[in-house]
This record gives sequence, structure tokens and C-alpha cells, in this order.
Amino acid sequence: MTTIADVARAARVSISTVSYVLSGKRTISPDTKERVTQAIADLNYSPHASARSLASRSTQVIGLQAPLRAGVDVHVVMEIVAGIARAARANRYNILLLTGDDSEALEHAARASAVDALVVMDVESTDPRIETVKNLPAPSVLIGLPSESGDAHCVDFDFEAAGRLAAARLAELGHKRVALFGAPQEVMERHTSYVDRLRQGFIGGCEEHGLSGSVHACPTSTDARATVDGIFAENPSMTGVLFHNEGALPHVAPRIIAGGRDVIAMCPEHLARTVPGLTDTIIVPAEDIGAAAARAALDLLAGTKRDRIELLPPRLGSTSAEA
Amino acid sequence: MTTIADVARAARVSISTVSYVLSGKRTISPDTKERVTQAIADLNYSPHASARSLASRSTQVIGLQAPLRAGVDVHVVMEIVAGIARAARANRYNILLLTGDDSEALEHAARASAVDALVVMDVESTDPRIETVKNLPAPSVLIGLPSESGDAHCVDFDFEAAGRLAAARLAELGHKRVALFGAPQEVMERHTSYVDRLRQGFIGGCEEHGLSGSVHACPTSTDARATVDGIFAENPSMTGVLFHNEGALPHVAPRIIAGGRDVIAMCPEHLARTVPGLTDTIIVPAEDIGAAAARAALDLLAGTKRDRIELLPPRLGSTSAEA
DNA sequence: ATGAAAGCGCTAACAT
DNA sequence: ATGTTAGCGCTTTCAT
Repeated sequence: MTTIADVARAARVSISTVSYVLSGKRTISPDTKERVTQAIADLNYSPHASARSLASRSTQVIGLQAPLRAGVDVHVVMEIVAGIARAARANRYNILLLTGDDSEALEHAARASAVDALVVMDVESTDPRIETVKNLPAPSVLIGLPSESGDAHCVDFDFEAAGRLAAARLAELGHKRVALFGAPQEVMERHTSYVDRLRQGFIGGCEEHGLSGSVHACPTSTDARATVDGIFAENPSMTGVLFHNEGALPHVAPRIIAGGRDVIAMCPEHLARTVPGLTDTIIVPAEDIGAAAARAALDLLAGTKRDRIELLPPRLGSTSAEA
Repeated sequence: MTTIADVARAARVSISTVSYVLSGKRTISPDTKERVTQAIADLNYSPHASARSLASRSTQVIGLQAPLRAGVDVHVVMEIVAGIARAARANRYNILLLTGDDSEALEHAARASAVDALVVMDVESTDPRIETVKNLPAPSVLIGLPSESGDAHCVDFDFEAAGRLAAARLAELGHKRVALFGAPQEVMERHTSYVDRLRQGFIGGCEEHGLSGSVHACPTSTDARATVDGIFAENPSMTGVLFHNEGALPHVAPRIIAGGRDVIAMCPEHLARTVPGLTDTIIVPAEDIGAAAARAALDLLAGTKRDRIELLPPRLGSTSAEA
């Protein structure tokens, strides 16, 4: 193992000079700097991460608690993680993937000074982890919008605005009776924050534009078809739909479209591209959410002042299925 | 911050005693152990990860390079990561997600002693990272089977056996003319290792069982339908299919099934469940692959002797779409 | 069964 | 502009 002492010896300078060349926290004569840089290259030296973080009290690591379980939209999770990774790397941070989805894992990482900050994904309306991170020595950012966020820092997609946007668009298209086809029953009943916010935005938007709107749970599996057929049978005047269920979308949307109805799909971009005939798409900017969360964490570390809650706005995409 | 010295003081023992209580590397009198344990609990003490790894020369961290880009099957990636995470946690390891998909990221992590071992996902047939990890101070495990694996340790799904298994099953079902519908053209042309191995196994299996078999690229998007229709139009006697393309499966498989043909799908379990009528399923045991890779890494760290290449066998699942 | 103390490889005062 | 050195919080050898 090459250490800073080896580099110092090779460059005939003191250890601290090498350290300062590395950190740039001191002005170094061009000549010295050159010798040190050369020695570092010659010896293929990398500072020992643990030694550095022990001395500097900073790990250059962000702890990430991601839901690796089923039931969440893996595409969205992956994109968010990718966004965090991208922002982290741009700032020379690495990501410690916490293997454990509970408060304990967060506590341990923070208490052990294994991370400088924490990013917690998939935060539910009322989540015990909100209380946990509040009392931790490391700053943290939640992805999701709990009902009682307290003074926690949160980043999320603006589901309410998305619901409102969809309603406005359906009104613009001339519909009178519209519906939101959303998560499976069990998710609806959990009152996951985003489910409720989307519904509120949608219903609010309908009222605003004089639409009659309703909300329906939608199973992910194949019997989604029967469910949807049933709903339309009971409500023949329902002509426009906001669809928010990635599992069911490819199975059900073509059917609704074939029935001559307008479908606005809220889903990741790649999925929208595989379903032809969608009237519009509301893209969830998953990667941006991740990047925003990482930046929030870095802001907290830097002491930059910022809003506690950052909601990323929805945007309406064109319906560009390739076929 | 609570340190080991605080604990030692509270328990009225020496620092080393606390350390030994924690590590269990020394026999401690019940009385002392009790006092130390109590003090640790009272003070809510967690050892400082960096300090520990600096002194012990071990980080308890596995570096993971995962493909966060598009084009790979995110479900599979996530499941593999989950498998690694599970095995890692079971052994008190954490995972450092390397933000960077190149050799440099691997080098840096290893050289900086930020990780004890590396797991590299999505390794292609000929991958520069194979050479990179060979010369690193940390042991590494590749997920994938490069054509020249050298003395690298590899874990992967046994795609060849899977192809063979599918052919055997199609023969058993009485088919004479069968096909493998696989990755999109561009992936086929890259000769990604698994694509070739699957093809070889399938063709080999066909020969073995006297089947006439062919291999076809399959676009992921909606024009998969046209492609597939074209193939069947040209080969009306083709009655059985091994389908290996998660993106196209939900769009195309129902159509093939409706045409009265047998479809064996090779895909993650959750996807198989959304497509009714599949004759059989070959489940890619993604989570097991991750777990196996993690265990391989831990074995290397422990010096346990093991095979360089571990291929996980395919298994035929029943066709249990819920509908 | 326990303690004392010498590192581990760095950073950041405190020198000059 | 550079060097010296006291830590950072642990593990582990060497004592007793």
C-alpha cells in the first residue's frame, strides 16, 4: 500500500505538503506542486478513504435507503437512484446503499459516522423513519411527502399539480365525465401520500373545470381488464381517463383507447413509448427527483439555505409511441 | 459523539477491554462484560466506522458497480442488487454503490481502501473491467460470463442450460419446428455473452431432440407485433416459441398464444404472472444470482476455496398467470 | 482476565 | 511557501 509518507519521500517534501497539494487548501510553489503531482502519479497513490475521513470528519459518502422490495415501481426507483448517483458523483461523493429498510439501518449508519448525510426513499405518509432521522447527527433528505414532515427536508414529485394538470387537459379536450384509474386497492387503502395527493389534485382540477370526475382502484394483474370494463359499463359517458398504474397500463390502456376514449398516462417515459395511441403523457421526472434529493443533501452539508420542501412540477409530454 | 473512551470510563475498564467485548476476541469476565454492555447501551454507542477500518484494515463494505443506465432489464438489476444486499447484510456488510460505470471507479474504490471487495455487474463478453480488477488489491466477483474470464471469479445464470431446457420442453410438447425470440437486433449484434449462450443452448437442444429451430431478434417496442407476425407468416409450421425479451413479452406473447402456439417465457417471475396462457416459464433467479455473487465475494475475503465460475441452473416454472 | 500504548494514514492547527 | 506534530477513534501487541 502506498501512503502519503511514500509520496512525501519521493517528492522530497513533508507529509503536510502532499496533503495540501491534494486538498488545494494552501498555496504551493509550482515547482513543489509539480514534484508532488509527479510522485503521486508515479506511485499510483490514492489517499486511504478511512484515514482521510477519520481525520477530516467527513466521509464523502451519502447513505441511501432504497426500497428493494417488490410493490414499488422499480423503474422509478432505479431512475431516482441513478439521479442521486449522478449528482453525487458530480460532487465527488459515493453512495452507501443501506442494507436494511428500517430506522435501525439509518441510525447505525449515522451513529457510526459511516455517512455524511442520508437520503431516504419511499417515505410514507406517516413513517417512523421521519422521527428517527430528526435525532440523528447526520442531515437527511426524504423522498416523498409525509403528512407531518415536521422540519424534515423533503423532495418529491408534485402529484397534486399532476392531477390538476391532467384534469385541465381532459377539460381542454372537451370531456365532461372523466376518471382517475390509479393504484391497486391495497395501495389506495394505505393512503400512501402520493396516491392521496394525486387524487386531490385530480378531483380539485375536475371541480375547477366543471368536470364530473371519479377515482378507481385498478388491479395490476390481468383482471384489470375486467375491472375497467365494468367501470365503463356502469359509466358509459366516461370518455377521458388519467391512468396511473404502470403494471396495468400495457394491458388495459390499449383497450380503453380502442373504445375511443382519451387516455393520459402518468408513467415513466419508456413505458409510455410502448403504448401506442396515448393522448398525452405526464412524465414523472424520476431521475430529476433523485438529483434534487442529492443536491438537497449536499446543500445541507454545505450549510446552504434552502426550502424544506421541494416539489418537482409535472410536465405534459406528447404521445410519442413509436408505432 | 460518543467514543470508546467514553464507554471505557463509564464501565470503569480500559479502552481495550471495551474493544474486546465488542469483537469477542478475548474472554471477558461476566461481570465486566455486563458493565461494558450496559455502558454501551446507556451511551448509545456505535464504533466509528472509519476509525475501525483504519485500525483493522477492513471496511465491512462491498463495492458494487451496477448498470444504472437504460437498456438493461431494471427488474433483474434490482433483484440482483436486492440479493447482494440481503447476503451482505446477513454478514454485516454494507454496499458502496460506485457512481461511475468504468474501470476508474473500480480502481479508485479499491486503491482508496474504500471497499474490501468488488462486485461488478453486467459484465460483457469482452470487458475492459476484467483486466482492471485483476490488478486490484481487493478481490472481485463478476456477474456475467466473459469469453475470456482468465482467473476472474464469475457468477451468472446458466443461459445455455436454459436454452437447452426450453428446447427439451418444446420437444416434449410434441413440437417439430420451434424458435427463440430474443433480444432486439442491436443487443444480438453486440454478442453480449448471455445472448450467445442462450442461443447455443437452444440450438444445441433442438439438434439433440431433432427439432428444427431458428433464432430471431425481437424489437422491444410495439412493432414487435409486426415482426412476429411476419415470422409466423413465413413459417406457419412453427408452433413453439422460447420468448426472451421482457419489453416485448406483454405485447406479443398473448398474440402468439392466441394463435394456438406454445410459449415458454424466460423472464422475471412477476412478469410471467401478468401474461396469461404461457405454457411454461423459465425463471431467471435474479436475487439468487446477487446473493451468490455476494457470497462469492465474502468467500474470497475469508480465503474459502471455491470454484471460479458458478452458474445458477434454470428451473421450469408452472404457468401461473393469475387470470 | 485486564491494561497500556503503539500504531493505522490521514488533516489541520501551529510552527517558522 | 513549507515543515512539525498533535490528534481523529479505533485494533492489537505486549505486558502483567
